[in-house]
Amino acid sequence: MDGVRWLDEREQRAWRALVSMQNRLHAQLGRELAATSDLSNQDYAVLVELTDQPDGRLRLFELARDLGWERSRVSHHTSRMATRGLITKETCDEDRRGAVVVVSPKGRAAIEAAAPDHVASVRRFVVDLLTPRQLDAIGAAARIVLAALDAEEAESPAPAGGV
Amino acid sequence: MDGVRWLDEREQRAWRALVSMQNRLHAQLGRELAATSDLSNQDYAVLVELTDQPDGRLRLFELARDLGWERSRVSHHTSRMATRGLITKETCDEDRRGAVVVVSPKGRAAIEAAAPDHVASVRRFVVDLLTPRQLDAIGAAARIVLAALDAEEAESPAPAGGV
DNA sequence: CTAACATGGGTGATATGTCACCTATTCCCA
DNA sequence: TGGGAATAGGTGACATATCACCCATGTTAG
Repeated sequence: MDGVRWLDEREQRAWRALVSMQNRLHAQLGRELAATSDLSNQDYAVLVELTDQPDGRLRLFELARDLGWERSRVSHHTSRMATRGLITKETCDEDRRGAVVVVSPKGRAAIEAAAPDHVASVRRFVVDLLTPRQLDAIGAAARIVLAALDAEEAESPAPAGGV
Repeated sequence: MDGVRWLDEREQRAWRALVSMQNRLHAQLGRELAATSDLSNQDYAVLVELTDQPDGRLRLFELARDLGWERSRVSHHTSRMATRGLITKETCDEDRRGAVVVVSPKGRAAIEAAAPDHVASVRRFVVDLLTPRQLDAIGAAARIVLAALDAEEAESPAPAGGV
């Protein structure tokens, strides 16, 4: 019970600041996005992924992978977005199990209208406050963490896990 | 409609990596915490704040401030935690509107049991992957962002906002 | 003193996320 | 080629978050 490598003062400071920033930044950006558009952070993220594609289409599992969301979350959320007319859901020809989500014109319009204010928020609270070197450092660190998370998922993809 | 300062390639890379890391890290740590204890990330955060206090007590509004949570969220969540016996809620003597949350022995035991594994997770996915300099850089950047968020809240404390 | 206002907290409806489980395909190999 | 395993996605129950309110207490200007 004693071989624990606790965080030292320095590590603790960094870790707590990071967690706190995560929570509060997400909340703040979400509030500003909601105030200037009809989109939530999550809606925005989905629309970004879709509009990144040349044809504006993605399989559900691709969306789940790219966003790092659980499948059922993607399913629920895309259904809601489809109800609101931001996207459409189509069945997939190549794989009859599959489903494809497609940005609708309304969805494109929504994200194009929301983007300027959202980018301004991101600049105001993050990008414009940090030096290019700080930004690079953060990006690099984040990619290291992401790689570790990817590796973890590759090892235990399903929550089954043999004992 | 054209004076928007979009993020350049570099900024975009850093920002997207950061957001992605935020989401996935939070989810992964939450899963591991849930797997090795009966606590959620949120339970853990509340217990950390309380056990940081010499007397293990905090007013609800202090908890809300420290965690960066909305008041009603704190109210709901502490009620649930009280139901589970992790904390108790008492009325405040100095201010009869107020309420105080107090860690219970069970709450202390719960976080003490959960902490070693949680710290190990934090090390595995973040702290041990980065150099001390990277950690410092992230901590410093996070504090800059937090300061901006604090300043924002000081200006528009209530969501009222004059037109 | 008291009437407005500010503050601390709670509540219920609704939106969203998570979990366990289900079905239909597709894969793959004996 | 038959059949189990893996994959894609969906669904409903439940946990949690958020929003718009509510009430009680405290604060303060007149």
